[in-house]
Amino acid sequence: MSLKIASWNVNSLRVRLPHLLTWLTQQQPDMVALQELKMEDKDFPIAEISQAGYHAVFNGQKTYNGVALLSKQPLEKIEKAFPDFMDEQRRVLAANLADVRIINLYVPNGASVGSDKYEYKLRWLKQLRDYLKAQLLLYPKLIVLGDFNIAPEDRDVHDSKAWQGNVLVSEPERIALRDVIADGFIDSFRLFEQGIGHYTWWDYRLNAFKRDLGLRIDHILISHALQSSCTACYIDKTPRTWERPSDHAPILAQFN
DNA sequence: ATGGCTTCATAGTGAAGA
Repeated sequence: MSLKIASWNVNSLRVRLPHLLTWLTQQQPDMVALQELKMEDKDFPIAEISQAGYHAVFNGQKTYNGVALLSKQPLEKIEKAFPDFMDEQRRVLAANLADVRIINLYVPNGASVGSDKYEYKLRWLKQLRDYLKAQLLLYPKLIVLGDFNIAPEDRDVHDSKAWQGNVLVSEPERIALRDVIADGFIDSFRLFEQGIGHYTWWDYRLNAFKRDLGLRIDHILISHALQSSCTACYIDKTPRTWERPSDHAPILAQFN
């Protein structure tokens, strides 16, 4: 049995629905984690997604944030927040797909180092670590994917000197991500590719995509129990070339 | 150069994203 999964920050599902439907038809993933829906649950395009052949669960919010999981097979044991962490912002969506636990994340952006939003990002990442430790005990086969808003290392940044100390690359953020990974995960992309120049996000401004000025901030983490069955992880830059694109490209992983 | 581009919101001196 093979499994093809993906993560994509669509930056408004309302605007990007045509892109998503085209992409689903072309790629036929078994499961997709979406971030930044920017819509309430009542506006979720259930009919279109269903027409494309996918079940959907979603955790939406007006204007900001919002996450969804689309799957060809039904999803079970849905969870929409970290336990014991009061948060208005809809950034978490977990579900079981057969014997694999999937956790979809939209990690806070952090605005700028030292800001209130940055402190919130670090608090949120601490909650994430506690949550994932507990989830690993319940579900050894665990996939944690989404927009992490952290470039793990300098090789994940087009100009690490210019970005040094900035939000998305600052040391406290990187340490928080390293701590999460050290508790029992692998960055699946780095199982297959060690080089520089692989990005999932390019700023809308300054012609950043054409100049390939990007960051690798969207990730698919897998628990150790899944490592031997993971056969690929790659970024699909094609939708970033389309008219009126999301600023993020999808990242995919395959398992046998 | 605190800009630049896009989205959602409102009709702002805009806010937020990354």
